[in-house]
Amino acid sequence: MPQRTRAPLEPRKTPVQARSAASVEAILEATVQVLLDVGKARLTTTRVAARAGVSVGTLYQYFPNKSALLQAILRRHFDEILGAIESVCQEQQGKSLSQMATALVTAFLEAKMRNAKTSAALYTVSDDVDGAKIVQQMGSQSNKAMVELLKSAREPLTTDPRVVASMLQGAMFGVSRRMLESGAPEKQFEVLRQELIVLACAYLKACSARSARPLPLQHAAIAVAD
Amino acid sequence: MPQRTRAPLEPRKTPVQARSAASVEAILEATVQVLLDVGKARLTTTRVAARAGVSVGTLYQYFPNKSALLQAILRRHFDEILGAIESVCQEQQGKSLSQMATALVTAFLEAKMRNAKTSAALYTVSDDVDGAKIVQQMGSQSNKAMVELLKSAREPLTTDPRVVASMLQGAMFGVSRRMLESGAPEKQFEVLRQELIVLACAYLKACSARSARPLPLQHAAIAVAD
DNA sequence: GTGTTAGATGAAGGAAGCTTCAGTTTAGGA
DNA sequence: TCCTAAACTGAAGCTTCCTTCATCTAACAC
Repeated sequence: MPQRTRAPLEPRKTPVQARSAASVEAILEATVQVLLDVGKARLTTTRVAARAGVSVGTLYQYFPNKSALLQAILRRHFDEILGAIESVCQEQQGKSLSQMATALVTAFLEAKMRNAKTSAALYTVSDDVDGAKIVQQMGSQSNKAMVELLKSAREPLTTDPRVVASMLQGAMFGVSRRMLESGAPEKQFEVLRQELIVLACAYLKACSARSARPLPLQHAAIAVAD
Repeated sequence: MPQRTRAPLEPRKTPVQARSAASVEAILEATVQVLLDVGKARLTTTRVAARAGVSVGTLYQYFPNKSALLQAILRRHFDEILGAIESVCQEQQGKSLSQMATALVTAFLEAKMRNAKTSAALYTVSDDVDGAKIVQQMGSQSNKAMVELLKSAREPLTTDPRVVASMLQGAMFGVSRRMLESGAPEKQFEVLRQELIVLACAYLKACSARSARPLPLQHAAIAVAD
């Protein structure tokens, strides 16, 4: 019936009955919970299965190995964030740079902090699992969205929008990561949100106010091609 | 059930003879090399020992376990970067904000990129090993240095310097990390350095130009206490 | 009701690699 | 030179945990 592209990390079976879909969902959810409860080091497939209320065998029916399981929850998380970014980028087309900066930062942080604990826990996982690749894919996509947004701004940018988008992303990820890893995100949240907006606005203003400098810009355009 | 790491992270033996000091050095160096060669997943204590030209037993004479070994190379790397930050912060006392921003960004990136490959490889290790704690300690120290620097600036800041320092750090780390993980740092390096300077200058200018707003600042001061 | 397929089970196989320790070698002082 | 402590060795023990598969149960079609 369903003909999926058979990539290495795909589930072994494609769920056709209702119960199996439920199992998959339960397994993914259990993975996150176990990660939060006992940490990456003690996250075992058996433990995840137990938490999900299924047996290990069932787990291995839908995930070829432990790594694929972890990748799945990573993807899930980043898809959420990417979605948030992409929708603000849609909404804010044609607005002013400062409006864009505010909306972007707010949406990003909102998505990231909705489950702050989970976000932080996933950092610890991402390196085992080719997390870099997933993050990069996602970064590349969100870059595209941000470039489109920036090109539509009322004030024209004098810097390659790809560079600008990379910088904004770097700053947003960096600051939020620092906050998450510092342990007490709630307290700092509002201050850093405000400040990140100030930073983004100031930077974007600088990028639109600078006089055009043909050569360096040309360079930039080539260097940061995604 | 939980096999707790029992011993502190100190070496078991303190080297007293010359050859043992040489062994320790060789082991640390070998660890980095093995990490670069075969990656974290295939980095085993035996392999490290072999590369260092000693036996596993010798390795375990100076490092209580694998984790301590990895922590040691992490610390080494971050100490370098911290050193670079602290010395620019010394040098730049009393200068203008834009001079500070330029010097800070330049020194940070220079230190980080001197061994770009190693930096990137260490990211993959840091999560296994309480890397967060090490990074935080280091972040806290560099924050102090940056706060002192900012307080000495010719233009007075109207924002809590601790907040400003946190933001700058977040941005610098975030952007450089993105660059390192993107795989081709060399090409992007110069562009991103320039742009990071623009960003830092723009942000600092915004922080000195803003009219003082008593209440939010008070908040900030409390929230970001290290 | 009965046959067929999807889904679930979990004990056991097996690989991997960290860590130990009993024994050996080396360095340096007396 | 001889002795003692430091340094080194590496095979083997041990633990952990991933993954499989022969077997069983539930769902659906006719």
